[in-house]
Amino acid sequence: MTRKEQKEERRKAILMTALDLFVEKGYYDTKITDIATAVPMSTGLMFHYFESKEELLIELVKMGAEGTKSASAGDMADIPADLFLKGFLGQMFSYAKEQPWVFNMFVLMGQVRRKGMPEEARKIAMSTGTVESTSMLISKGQKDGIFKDGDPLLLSRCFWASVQGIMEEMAMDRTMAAPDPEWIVSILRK
Amino acid sequence: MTRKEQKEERRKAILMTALDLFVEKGYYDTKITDIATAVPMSTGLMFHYFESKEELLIELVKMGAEGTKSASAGDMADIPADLFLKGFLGQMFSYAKEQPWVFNMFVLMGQVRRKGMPEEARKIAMSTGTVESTSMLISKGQKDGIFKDGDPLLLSRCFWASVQGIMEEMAMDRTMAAPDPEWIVSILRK
DNA sequence: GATTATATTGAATATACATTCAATGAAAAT
DNA sequence: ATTTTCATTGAATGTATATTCAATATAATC
Repeated sequence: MTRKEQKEERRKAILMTALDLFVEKGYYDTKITDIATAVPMSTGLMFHYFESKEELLIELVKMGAEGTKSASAGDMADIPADLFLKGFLGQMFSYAKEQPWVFNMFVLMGQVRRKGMPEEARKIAMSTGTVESTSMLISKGQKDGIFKDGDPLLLSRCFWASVQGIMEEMAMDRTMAAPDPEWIVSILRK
Repeated sequence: MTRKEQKEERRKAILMTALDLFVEKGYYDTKITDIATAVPMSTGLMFHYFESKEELLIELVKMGAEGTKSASAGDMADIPADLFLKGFLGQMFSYAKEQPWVFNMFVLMGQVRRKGMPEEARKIAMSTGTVESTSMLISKGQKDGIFKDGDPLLLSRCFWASVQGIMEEMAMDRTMAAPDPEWIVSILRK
């Protein structure tokens, strides 16, 4: 393995550790030292791999934004809107156990969108357009008569805010059972 | 007005300002100086009124816990569970404009429950038992055939997590329209 | 009006961390 | 084998910010 590959590996290890901790304790309460200890590695070495703590967060959020984009690309084309959303939630909830990093990434993206988070990371996290594209999906569902009437954008924001809230609850208590995706899709259903 | 009363007034002013800022920017990102500037008052004087920033948070959370207790006391007795919850949400959403502090307090209580927040405040915020008492309400609703089957406690956690998510969204964007409370109660409805 | 208690200020201090750095070890290139 | 490059460490530095403090103003009490 070349040095470059090694370095890439190590960077990934740091990123995954940081992701865990950011979701577990929040960005501000996670100290560089905490990440270094968990990796494990000396504090100073962290800065050999990442310019700063914020840079680390930005890289994570970029990964998250990338993932979100590719996920929402073509997939939602044909199947009914309610099934699509149920499928998405079901998968995300099962990731909570099987592939926590996917789940964590989702939770982090939501957290970084909040005021008070580093501005650059925040912008990237908000650039994914998830709410907007779901609102189109909701419009479609409304025409098909399966979703409630009401401003689709507002419905979409509420839907995702609920999802965010529930995923944070699950992140906080890993023993919590996953809810039935239908419960949350009910928000939209007529 | 006696000095004691004056002091009490001033403390309240500080508490309300801090509440605004904690919800607006988050606890850690709100500096004592920010609060002092907003009140306004000198930074040093803050410590004449409150021992520490954490003490300030604790006092807020105590107020919130107190309010929660009295709100949930007798009120929920007779009316159907769904109406009770809809009424609660409707009121909370309208407070977002009319009496922001009530709304903010609710949002803060949710935020403080998260890991990484000061431990003492967190304990108090978690002691309110809202989730538990709502789960009883949900059991009742299930018996009456208006709510979904499923673990009432889990339903309650999901319900409140959704509410929390939506309220944080509203707190983040004060121009956001309030959702129809029925949307959220739909999570529970059969 | 003099004295005492409280409110207020802004600068000084303490602390917690992010970040830098000089030194050392290990691997790669020559 | 020597040199060069990169990895690694732990201690030093810098910075942000909570907290303290000495000094001053204002209000209450006598």
